[in-house]
Amino acid sequence: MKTVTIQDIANVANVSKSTVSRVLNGTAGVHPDKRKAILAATHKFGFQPNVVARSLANGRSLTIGVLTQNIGSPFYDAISQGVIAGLQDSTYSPIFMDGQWERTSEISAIKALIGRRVDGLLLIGGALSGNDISRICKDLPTIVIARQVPSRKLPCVFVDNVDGGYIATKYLIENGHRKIAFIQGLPQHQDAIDRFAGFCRAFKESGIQLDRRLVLDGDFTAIKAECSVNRLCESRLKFTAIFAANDASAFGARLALYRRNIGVPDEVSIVGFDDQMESAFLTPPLTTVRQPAQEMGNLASRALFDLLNGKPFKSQLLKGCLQIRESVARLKTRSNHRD
Amino acid sequence: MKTVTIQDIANVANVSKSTVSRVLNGTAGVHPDKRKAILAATHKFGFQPNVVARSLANGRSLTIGVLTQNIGSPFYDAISQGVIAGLQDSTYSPIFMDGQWERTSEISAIKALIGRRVDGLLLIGGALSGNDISRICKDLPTIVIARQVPSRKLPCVFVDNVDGGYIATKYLIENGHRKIAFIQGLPQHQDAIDRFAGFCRAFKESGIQLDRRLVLDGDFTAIKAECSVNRLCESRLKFTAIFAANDASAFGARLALYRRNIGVPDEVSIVGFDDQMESAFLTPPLTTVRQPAQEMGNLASRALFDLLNGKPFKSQLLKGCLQIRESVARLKTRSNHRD
DNA sequence: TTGTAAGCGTTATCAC
DNA sequence: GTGATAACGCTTACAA
Repeated sequence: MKTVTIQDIANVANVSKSTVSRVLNGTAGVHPDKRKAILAATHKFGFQPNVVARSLANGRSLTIGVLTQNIGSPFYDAISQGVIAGLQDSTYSPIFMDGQWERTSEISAIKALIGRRVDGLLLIGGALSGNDISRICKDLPTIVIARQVPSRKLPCVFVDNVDGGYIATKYLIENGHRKIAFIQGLPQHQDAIDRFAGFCRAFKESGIQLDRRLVLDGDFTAIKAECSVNRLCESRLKFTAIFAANDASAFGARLALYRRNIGVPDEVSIVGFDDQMESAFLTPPLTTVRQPAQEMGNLASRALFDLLNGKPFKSQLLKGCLQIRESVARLKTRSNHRD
Repeated sequence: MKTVTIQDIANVANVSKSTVSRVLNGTAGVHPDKRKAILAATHKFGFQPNVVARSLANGRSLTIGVLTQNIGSPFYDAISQGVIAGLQDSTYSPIFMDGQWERTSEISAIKALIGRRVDGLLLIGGALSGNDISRICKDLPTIVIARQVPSRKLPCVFVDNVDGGYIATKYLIENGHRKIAFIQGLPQHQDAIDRFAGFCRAFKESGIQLDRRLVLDGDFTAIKAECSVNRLCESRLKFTAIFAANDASAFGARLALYRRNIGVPDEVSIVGFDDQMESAFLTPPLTTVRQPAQEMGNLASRALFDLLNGKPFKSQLLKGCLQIRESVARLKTRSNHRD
């Protein structure tokens, strides 16, 4: 069965294919009768314009390249979902390539995307430098999501991780906590570094001495956090609260405490970072810094859409906000935590 | 800056563009010297073949259409990730459209995908009938994921939900439980129906009477499950275990019990379905039926790849397997559950 | 308003 | 082996 083309419906409607193209795209006025005939033929054949040919002809592929990072994190998954949703009602479709959070891999992924003549690029996280990006993406409209790339020209949509770390820690301090453990994220990861910076700032601002021994190893996974908290408990260092660099780590911490029969929040309070879906159903429900992941993807894709239509867009710094639930308790004056 | 084409590098290498095409695709032998010159020019210009033009010329877009359903479920997200990963090292790229688990929306999404001349289709879940699919996808290689479409011709990759429901329930029964509540999934959802069928089968097989009052409303969300379990507790009906149609529902159930100070698993046991990442870190770690979500996406995309290369593929029924953790306890002879 | 014809960047079919 | 040249299906000047 031959695929039906614009020419076929032109024949049936007794017009030239230019005219068909015109009604299909609304590029110019066409006599109502002919338009009607064309539309009729279009329906009759169930005609689907060949986007590939169209792209080749006018240079726009109506495709957005999305660079993802397969790290199986609910946060990044939500961003991708947001991107898909944001593009859903536009004529653009997202095409995905994975960068594996690894420079060379990301570069070749972007090149592949460019080979497909995407009209714009959405880069979710990743390890590329601002220079890398500007060099590779040249004049392709590009928006970076979930990461701030220090470059005057690159629009980014990201949350203020320093601030997020700060408000979480401050909340614990306000609740009387002084001996607060911090579960770090991946060592080199900027988000992790920033959240820790926020943690430190809150301490400094409150004039409280930060105990370095309470800064624990982490890598954003629950299992690693569980190990670290286990070790902390065995060290017999005093602590009354834990701030985890992400919710997954908070889950790990929670489990470690559970195993040792340490009550949350009675004996130890916990704050996380992300507010992933499950966090509201932890026992007790987790107090955490909410990152609007899906909204970020959505926002970025719409912004790229604007960019493609010539409207300007400048970086957008979102603030995380503290979701207060039940995993933090005010420290009792005579602390009853284990020592 | 003009984009460099195959013609440009042909000029530099002093050959015709046909020859360039030949070395780029390895379609025919080319004199080593010329080949070298062509490759050199290619690198010099940083030439990226235009996939769009290539597709138009040879009829293959090297693109796989993926129909997703934006339901923000970790299970479906993991499938998408698996698809991306599975295609990562092939020449194919996935392009995503959302069907919103709604027939007409899915149809137009697939049509859009076809308009983009995708070489194959991956349908994740969804509401389309087998007839719908065969009609719309015609002779486009198609694989359905996470759903069995009863049609001789449609290859599917899915897990046996009836069996999953059965083994979970049987496990509870073997542990002495008789009064087992079931939290249903979305009423019309086939997975939900199947898991319930498995639940019933286990009862029947054991000759135990199923108490219909213990079959609770659900919709695969934690919040709904929490409400249902709350209501159950207030009803003062006896129950010693809960089987939730998915992990999210199990989380909701867990929280409801936590609020009423009902111990898990001491007083009530819980089994979930999915084994999403967080489940291993619930307190206590959740015993659940593991669905290999990512593997399914991976498997399906590779299978589609085979299909495109002419190799046959027949439906693959995967079995879920019970991840035994700590949310189930053997029922004490003198039951100490609340009555 | 409409048709003709020239691209868009490749691949594929021929000859040589 | 290699080079013309004709597709591929559409858009878009340019004419009429």
